[in-house]
Amino acid sequence: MTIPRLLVVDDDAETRGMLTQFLRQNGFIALPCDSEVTIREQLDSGRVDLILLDVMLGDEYGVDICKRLRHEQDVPVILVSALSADHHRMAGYEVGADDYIAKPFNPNLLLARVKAVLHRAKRSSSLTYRRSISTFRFGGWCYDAKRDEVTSPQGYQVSLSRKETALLKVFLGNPHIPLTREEINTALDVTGDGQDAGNGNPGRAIDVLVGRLRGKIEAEPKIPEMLRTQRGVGYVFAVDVAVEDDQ
Amino acid sequence: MTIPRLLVVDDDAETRGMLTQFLRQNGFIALPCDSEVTIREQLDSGRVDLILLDVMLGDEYGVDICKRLRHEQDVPVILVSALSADHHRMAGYEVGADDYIAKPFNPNLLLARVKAVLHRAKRSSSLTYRRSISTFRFGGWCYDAKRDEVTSPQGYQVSLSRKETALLKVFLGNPHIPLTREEINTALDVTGDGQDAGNGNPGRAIDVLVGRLRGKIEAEPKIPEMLRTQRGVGYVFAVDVAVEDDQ
DNA sequence: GGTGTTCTGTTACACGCTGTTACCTAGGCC
DNA sequence: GGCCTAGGTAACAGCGTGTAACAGAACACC
Repeated sequence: MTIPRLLVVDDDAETRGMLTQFLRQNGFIALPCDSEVTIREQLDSGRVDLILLDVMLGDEYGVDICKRLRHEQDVPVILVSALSADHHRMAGYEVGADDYIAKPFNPNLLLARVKAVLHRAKRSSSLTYRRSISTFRFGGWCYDAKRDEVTSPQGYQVSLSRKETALLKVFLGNPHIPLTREEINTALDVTGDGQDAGNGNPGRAIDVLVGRLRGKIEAEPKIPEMLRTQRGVGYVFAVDVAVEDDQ
Repeated sequence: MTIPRLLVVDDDAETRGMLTQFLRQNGFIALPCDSEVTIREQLDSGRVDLILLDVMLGDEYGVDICKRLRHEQDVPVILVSALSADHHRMAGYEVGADDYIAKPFNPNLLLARVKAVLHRAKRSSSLTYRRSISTFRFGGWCYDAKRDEVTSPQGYQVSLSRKETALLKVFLGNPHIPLTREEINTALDVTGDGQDAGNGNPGRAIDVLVGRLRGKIEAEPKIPEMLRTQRGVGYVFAVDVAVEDDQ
């Protein structure tokens, strides 16, 4: 069994990053690309099971890229676009796209379609799909992404709420990188296992959430070792994170 | 290559006629149907490559029919509907539709999608149509769709009520996909073998039903492993499902 | 028909999760 | 030191979910 490898092609770094992270947290290997050149590099350097392709890629039309790719290979392609007019959809299907999603899309819908396309592809190849499966180790702690279980260095289990888990995931995905409250908030909206994009940017919810997580995974919550505050900036996860994929 | 044979299913004679004619003019063999009965006649009397299925078929829901067909055979289905809201699309994909087109549609778009679906089907044509699905395996459990029997990992049988069975089927058909209560409700109205045309969307029936199913198939119902809650969203069936066909 | 059983939806209550608020402390600057 | 601002956190309120209890519906059986 193999974890599906997806290319996320978008020239906007923010969208690309969010999509990549979202897909990773849902059990896929997501490889960000920003141009046809990088797509080809990825295709040459290993198996790719699906391409999520933005229709507007700088001056280039994703549709054209899709067409060229289709002429050469048989990788499924989902086109993502801000254009939902019928003739755009049509152009997409005609060049052989497997699906077409209009922005802004419901993350769960995206996920459902990605799985649907992979499932169809699976029928016709040996590719088998397997869900997320990684373990994160950090400072003696362990987070099992499959079971959503957090284990302390002493071996006892800690139960985190959904939001706390989501927050932890965000930090695990960005060790040593200072994150602003706004970034965390955005990441949580996407990560939060799916509910609607949250409120704009409210009060001190993140502060409180960080406090609660500290209370559960810091030996001495008052003197945090891992979830460090960066005054005037936000928070950093100041620990190395090791990721284990169990194939 | 042979000419693709399509079923055009719509209870409105005018729409049906126009669609049929249009498809014929574009090189397909189009066979008009107006009910599930006529669909089955066609399926029994020869090869069918694709079904274009109207979602509102008199009192019947096309989704319902699609689901039943999917349980028995593997003919690609495109749902055609006046309902374009996301959750309707999701419901369509959930019952295994290959695509979903909202009315009013551009005929050329329809054509493009028909071709796309046929193209995909061709890729995976090694698989035989009209296979019947008989057994689902999930997390050590086993559901025999033919006998409607559920067997635990330890081998003892568990008897589920009709509604519980229907709910289980919905989850088995949508592993790892978060389903809202509304989606589940729709699917149940459709699945539930009987055709209660479905109450609006009442109280907490789904919650209670999920609780009851948990009580029967979860080792530790209080800490569900399979039927997971997604707060603010609904429920997910968080287990891989293996489907075994016996022709 | 009557009776008992099973199934299913509703209701009410408890509880945990999450965001807000208010107040306090810590850090930085003069 | 005094002042100001950012961050920590306790307390609270609102909401979503789990579930026991109940009641009506459906069904089987006599």
